[in-house]
Amino acid sequence: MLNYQLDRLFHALADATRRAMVERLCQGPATVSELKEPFAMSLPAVVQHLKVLEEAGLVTTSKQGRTRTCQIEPRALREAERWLQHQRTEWERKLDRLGELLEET
Amino acid sequence: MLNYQLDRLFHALADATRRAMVERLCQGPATVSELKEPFAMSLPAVVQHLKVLEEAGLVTTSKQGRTRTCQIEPRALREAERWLQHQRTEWERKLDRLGELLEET
DNA sequence: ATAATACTTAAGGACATGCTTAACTATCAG
DNA sequence: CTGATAGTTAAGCATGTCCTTAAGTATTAT
Repeated sequence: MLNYQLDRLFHALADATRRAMVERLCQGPATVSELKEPFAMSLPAVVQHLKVLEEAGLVTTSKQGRTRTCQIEPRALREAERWLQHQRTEWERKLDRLGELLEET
Repeated sequence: MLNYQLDRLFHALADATRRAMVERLCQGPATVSELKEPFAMSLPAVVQHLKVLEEAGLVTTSKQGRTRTCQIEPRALREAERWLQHQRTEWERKLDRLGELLEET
């Protein structure tokens, strides 16, 4: 996975509106208007957020008739999780090595 | 945990330079100049990234003499991880319920 | 056919971000 | 004391982000 994908992923999650959309979509699919509903924001704004989520790979959409349905793409969430997990693990390993070193001396 | 903290956290991680700094610091503490070393970037730029990491709670620093030493703050990493984990879990629960529903019918 | 619905496209504006260079301060080494 | 080192402060600039309104298209309902 290239770094710029992580850029997009974390950038997408760095906005409270978009995180709320992700939370909503984790409960099940929704149309654009349904996604808009909790926000005091114009529809174009919502669609722009949606575009950011799609480009991050977090959401997929498909249009049927005049309504667009949005779905979460949990693999993307997992990639972000994995990067964080990896860093934490490295950190804990480092701590363990330090602990061993202290015991030896 | 307030949302704007997650904003800062994810925003801080949305930049490849800053993620590289986090990766470096997960291996152990470093001075500002050591952090700068891999990058073709001015020192002020590095310090600005560092400030973003500090405000996100990802890094703490302390100055001794003329050198500033930077350390990772793994709790912040874990908070981001937790949010992601929670969303994934909700999603998986949702899937399970859906599976049960399909078996019933 | 008409009107309402569900988006979509385009343009623009206020503010944030990620850099730069230049000039500065504080500390340590010789 | 002098100079090198480590970092800081300030200003400025190009570009990106997040929103808006206005005007459009395509689909569905009456």
